[in-house]
Amino acid sequence: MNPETYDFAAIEKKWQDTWRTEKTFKVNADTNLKKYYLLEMFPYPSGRIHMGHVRNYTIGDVVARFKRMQGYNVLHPMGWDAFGLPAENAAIKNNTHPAKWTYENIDYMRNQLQGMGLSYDWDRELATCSPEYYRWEQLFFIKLYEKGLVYPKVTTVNWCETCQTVLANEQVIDGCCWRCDDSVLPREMNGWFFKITEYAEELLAECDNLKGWPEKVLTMQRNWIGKSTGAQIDFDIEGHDEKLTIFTTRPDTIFGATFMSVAPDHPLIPILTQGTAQEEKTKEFAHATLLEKQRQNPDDELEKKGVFTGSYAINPYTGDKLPIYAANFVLMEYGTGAVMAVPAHDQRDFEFAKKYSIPIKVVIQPLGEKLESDSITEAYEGPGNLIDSDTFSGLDSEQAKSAITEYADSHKFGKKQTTFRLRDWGISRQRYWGAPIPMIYCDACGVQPVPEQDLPVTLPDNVTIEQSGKSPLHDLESFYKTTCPKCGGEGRRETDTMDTFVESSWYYARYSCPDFTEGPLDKDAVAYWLPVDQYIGGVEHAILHLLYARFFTKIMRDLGYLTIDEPFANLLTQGMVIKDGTKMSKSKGNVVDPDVLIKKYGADTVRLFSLFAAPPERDLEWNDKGVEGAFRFLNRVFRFVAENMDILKQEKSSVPAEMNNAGRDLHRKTHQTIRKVGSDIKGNFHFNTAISAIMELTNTLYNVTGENSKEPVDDEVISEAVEAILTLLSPMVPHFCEELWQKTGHTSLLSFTPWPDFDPDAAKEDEITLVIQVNGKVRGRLQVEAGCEEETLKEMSLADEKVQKYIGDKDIRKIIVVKNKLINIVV
RNA sequence: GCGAGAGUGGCGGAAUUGGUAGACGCGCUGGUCUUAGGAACCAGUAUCUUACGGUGUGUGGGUUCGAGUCCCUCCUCUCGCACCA
Repeated sequence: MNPETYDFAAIEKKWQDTWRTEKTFKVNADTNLKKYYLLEMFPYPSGRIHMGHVRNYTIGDVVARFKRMQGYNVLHPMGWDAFGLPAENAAIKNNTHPAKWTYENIDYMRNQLQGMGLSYDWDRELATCSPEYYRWEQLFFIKLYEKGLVYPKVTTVNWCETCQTVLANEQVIDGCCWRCDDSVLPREMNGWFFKITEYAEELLAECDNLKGWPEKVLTMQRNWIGKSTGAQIDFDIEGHDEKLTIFTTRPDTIFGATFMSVAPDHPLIPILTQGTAQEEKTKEFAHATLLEKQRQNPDDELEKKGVFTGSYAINPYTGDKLPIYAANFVLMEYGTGAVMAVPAHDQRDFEFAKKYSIPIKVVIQPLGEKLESDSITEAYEGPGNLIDSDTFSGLDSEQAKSAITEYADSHKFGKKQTTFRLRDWGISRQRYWGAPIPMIYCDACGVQPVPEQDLPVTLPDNVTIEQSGKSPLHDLESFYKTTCPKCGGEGRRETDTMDTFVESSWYYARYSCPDFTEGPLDKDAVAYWLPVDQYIGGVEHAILHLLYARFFTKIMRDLGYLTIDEPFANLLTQGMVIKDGTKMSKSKGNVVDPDVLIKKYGADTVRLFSLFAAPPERDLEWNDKGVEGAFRFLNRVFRFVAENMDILKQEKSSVPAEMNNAGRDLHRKTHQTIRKVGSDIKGNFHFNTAISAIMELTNTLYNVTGENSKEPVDDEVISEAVEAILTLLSPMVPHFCEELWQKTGHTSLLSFTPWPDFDPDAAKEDEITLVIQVNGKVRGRLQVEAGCEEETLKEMSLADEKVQKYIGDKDIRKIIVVKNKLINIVV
């Protein structure tokens, strides 16, 4: 027995130190080498890493190491999504400064990540809160402003009077502030917007080209963008010069319109109701609706309500007078904020019409049915043929859509129209810990961008974050007081900061040249490294982050910094880490601390288990006993190597041409394992099955060399198997393998050793178990040589005793032979 | 409600193109060694049956020589969107 045991702590420290001091994983652009850019979503420096990070970064590291062994020049960077609200909350709670808190967290977490043995090029590390980073973001902002892709707009926001701050929707709980519990009020506020809608069409169309993305994510993006085609039609308003413009996807139903609904905050309402008895009523209604929407639980549907504005619109096709209602289910943000209501063919309109006793008129008849206006119990929203629609009667709905739209177009009261659900991206945040928006307000010249040479507008650090949560920038004269770049007069800086999603929208590109000082991106570096070949992160970012990053890529392209259209060629969305069937959370008390595990078992074991327990895209159920199993396996491999050190340390030579059975079995298994591990990683990143294959090889190794083995196996075959195990396992448990690689006499790093090829001849089975079925049921088995003749197989199976029993005296109808697998006798 | 995905032992999970269901691991049972072992190793472990054999991949049907896999019905769960005109 060899007394040496697996001292993971010493091994891991040794290799981590080596990798760090030697900068083993530092890379440079080299056009002679094929590149591979592997990126995991960078973390918010919240304080400590959690199991989700462990899983995400382990998966990424395996791929990075695998690609490196395949000879790629691998860019694998790490950094920090360092701006954000938690830093401000922590600053209040601990009476510290957001910057101090953030940078301390970064230091701590960097240590944790290094303790996992992740193969990053740490020279490319970046933190988005540093002016060297966000200055380029400010430059983008100005350039986009000049192109008209950034604009200011007044919108309604959630305002907490006590905290003097704007709240995001998710910070409003039951209509109250999450921090102080006071009620939240709507308030009009000026904010800056990125014109992402300008790119809606391209963002949608490119979804079809993202072959390396999960269909689920693409579906979510498509839905989010929400393109719908239809028509925009102007309705005259009785007694007014203004027109009421609506958007509809069902122009074919226009002859069935019996009223109009508009959003409670539609700009025409005050004009329509001015001086009438309805004026107060609609105002009240608008206010009540707004409050109700804020308070309502998003799960339950709001009852449809409305109030008559007192005015009528004229249907341009029929001349009918249609009462205009303000309705709570019509959204000002979508379309034109006004719709024609066709109760017979729209469920919402149907419910509304029933409630307020408005007529219902069927104009679409589905095939083989007859709908009656007075007897239908719900709207019919499907296709059909038009009735009671003047000259359009008889057309089917599809034909009618274009015919009716064309009519509107030629008579100048409407046109074909495409509407998107996607809205422009509001990026103003009334917060301190973010990138300052580089704009200046001047009473004489209006709003002016900060001149390029004055960038960056740095975030002042001589501030205290107040309990209220109010941004100190608003009152910090030394920050906001400035001169107007145009007239030189007194100016006031914008004191809002940018949404932190802006930083994470382009960090992937900056990694290619993190120290570049001439501009945001170095053209050569970007040309070599981009796009990201494989991006890995949680599915919770399927919409916002990924959509913004795609948008930013197109913006940077159109500003001339890039030539790619899409940032991430392949996307892997890994599942959550759960325990006891639910997400880990402090309140449930089921949180597993990676530090504790690493201390107890070592990083390699933790990595191994998180890869083994489930395929990456699925949720991973954490199991402490399972971790022990992973640890046991590594010990098993370690012990074999230690016990056979004299064999393994010998000068390497190739396997002998003639082998005994045990040797051939091991040799075959070795090559089958190489084949399987390679294809499992390449195919779907199914590390769990790759690991199980390596476990099988290890079991075989013990079996053929153990006490029960009948014949001794050649040293070369054992060496070959052990080398295969170490090589195949090395992307997953790098310290462990590197150490044993060195111990067995190798002088070069395993990390850069070429990934092994398998020998197809060696992997081929020479004897197979043929299954004999009678009427589809397994009745016998035969050991035969691979590639045996069909006729011989048939004869052999029919001769089988057990098979004979089942055939008896029945007629043999058919015999099906599946090569090297089975034979089915049908009687 | 709409959209997407998933239902396999006690558990996590395996099963090219339809071709031996349950690989690998956890747990459990028995054993070996040991002062002891919650260490290590060996054997077993879907289920019913004494056995022969039967039954089994959420439900019910279908296609097929053969279905976890393909088609239809229903059920359950997860995720996303949710008055988007």
